[in-house]
Amino acid sequence: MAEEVRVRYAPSPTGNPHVGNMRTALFTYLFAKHNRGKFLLRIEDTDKKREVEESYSAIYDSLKWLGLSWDEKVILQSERLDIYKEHALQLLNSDKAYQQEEAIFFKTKKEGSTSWIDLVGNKSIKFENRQVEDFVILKSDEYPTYHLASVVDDHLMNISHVTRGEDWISSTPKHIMLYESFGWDIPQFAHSPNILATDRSKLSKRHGSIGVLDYKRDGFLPEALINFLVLLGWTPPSGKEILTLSEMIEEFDLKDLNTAPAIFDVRKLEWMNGEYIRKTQNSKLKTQILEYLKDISQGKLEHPADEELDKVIPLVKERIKKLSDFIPLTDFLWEKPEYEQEVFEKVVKKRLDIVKLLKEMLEVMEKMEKPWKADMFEKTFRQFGESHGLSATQTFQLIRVAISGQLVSPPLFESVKILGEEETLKRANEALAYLEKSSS
RNA sequence: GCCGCCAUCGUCUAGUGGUCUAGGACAUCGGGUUCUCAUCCCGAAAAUCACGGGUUCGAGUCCCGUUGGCGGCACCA
Repeated sequence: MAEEVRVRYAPSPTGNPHVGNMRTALFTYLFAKHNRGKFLLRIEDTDKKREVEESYSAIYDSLKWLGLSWDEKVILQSERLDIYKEHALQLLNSDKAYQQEEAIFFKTKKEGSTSWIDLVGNKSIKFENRQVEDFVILKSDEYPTYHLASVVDDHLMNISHVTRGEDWISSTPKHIMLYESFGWDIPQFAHSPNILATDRSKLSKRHGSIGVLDYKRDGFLPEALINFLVLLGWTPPSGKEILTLSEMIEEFDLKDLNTAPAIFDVRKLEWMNGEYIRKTQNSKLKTQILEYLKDISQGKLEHPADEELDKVIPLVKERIKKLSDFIPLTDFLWEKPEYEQEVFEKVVKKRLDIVKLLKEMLEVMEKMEKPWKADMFEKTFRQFGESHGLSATQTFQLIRVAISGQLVSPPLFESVKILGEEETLKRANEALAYLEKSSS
């Protein structure tokens, strides 16, 4: 029976964790949880030149936002310098390493080959040892390199399976040689394929938002991002496309991972996010939208208020793919619309007709019994349209533009209801005034 | 250049030698519902399974080669 599964996510603090790294972290997390093991976090901050101070909190925030909690205290490599040095010295003293210009180099084996079974794809990967050159394990500033630090820590942390990106495949022989030199058990390795940008190149900053937190800011839900990422390279045996974290844990196995790199297509993410938004309870969606708006307005949010949101959410729920879509769709409700001649003309061709129609509509509205009822409103204006040679679409579009300035909005009657009779009349009047002015 | 990984619709993928004249999802296009936009429903187009050789009665599935993509070859991780 295998020992306890202990795995780790080991980012270096050089910026916001991007979706590729996070997907590897996700796979690692799922593997741990599926096997009732531990998921640990270690930050590899051994290169002070490349370090970005904010990345520490970005790493924590990203993991927390996605719901990937780690099980033990975070390990910071920068606090363990003496441990690495001690191990480097141990190799030096046993003639397995040598010093050159202040740095310590590891002597690699030059004969034979080194191989391992990679859990992703369950395949054997082999390197000829003569291809593996001696490499630095302790730099002249006494900081360890990745190779030494990760091997030492993985051993000391009792890591059972080393999961990381496939760009580490070529250095794995170095790591195996280190384990052997120390006389330690060699963990299992699993290298997951990369995520590529649409042009098949490695995902990088120039492709725009690639950090996990960028997606948060763009209005994506963590559940949707997770779900999208997990499907990049993995299909659950059940074939389900929409699944919760616990369903993923239930079904996950490293051996089912695809070996080919995947391209990140944001359009599918957007679809999935829409699916999640639609199945979210209104009350929960309310707090999510409110929090999102507060976040991006840095707390200076005036509208919508809590009770305004209650009315609006059912109207927008099926119309937004991202939380951020809420803004352009609803801001006319709390901000004065800006009118444009051309927008009106998209509904009715002649400007003079528009003025005339709007005037009459206004009269009808003023005479309508208050409070306005949706069905009354609809009936009245359907009749109005018929008697003026307008289609229902034209009629309602004209009203829509008059009260919102836009051709697209949530359903008209409900929007009018939220605005209220007074505000609706006021806007219709303003629209009319605008048109009369611009046509004179 | 050397070494390694990879290769099914535009994209994510199903497929583990015969049931594949290749299935699903996103995107695209067309239609229906409808006050706009969406949602929802129906339908279409889209992959000679990168190419070439084998093995086999039979290959998308196994083997070899080629091509292409990606990665590594730092006192970065």
